[in-house]
Amino acid sequence: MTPFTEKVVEIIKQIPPGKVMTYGQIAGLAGSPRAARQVVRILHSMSRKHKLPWHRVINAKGQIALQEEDPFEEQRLNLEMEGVEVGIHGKINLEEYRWDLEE
DNA sequence: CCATTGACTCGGA
DNA sequence: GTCCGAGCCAATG
Repeated sequence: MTPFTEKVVEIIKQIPPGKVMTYGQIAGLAGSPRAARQVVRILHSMSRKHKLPWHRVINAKGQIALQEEDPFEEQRLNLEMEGVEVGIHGKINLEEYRWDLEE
């Protein structure tokens, strides 16, 4: 486990229910604003073995990044269950639900 | 070391 | 608004 990865995981684990964060935002807090893609990779790796609220992580457009075919629906339901309103295209109001505070 | 991989992001057409 | 190309970064084989 590298420091960067650990940081990312910690951040994700700390996202409160009903809130979401963008990949870029997480990468920034972890120390590398441009490493959004790395965050994605970590999510894949970690979500397999660890329980992470990966469904609270979305892209900068404020939408669920998954394709309709993937576990898109699952993530969508998880979010709505936590109080996050998800639009027809997985659209989420970042102004409303983006989590800015750390820890 | 080099090449590949990712649920990304940004800017321009 | 949408689509596309280029940039970006760290982990992996």
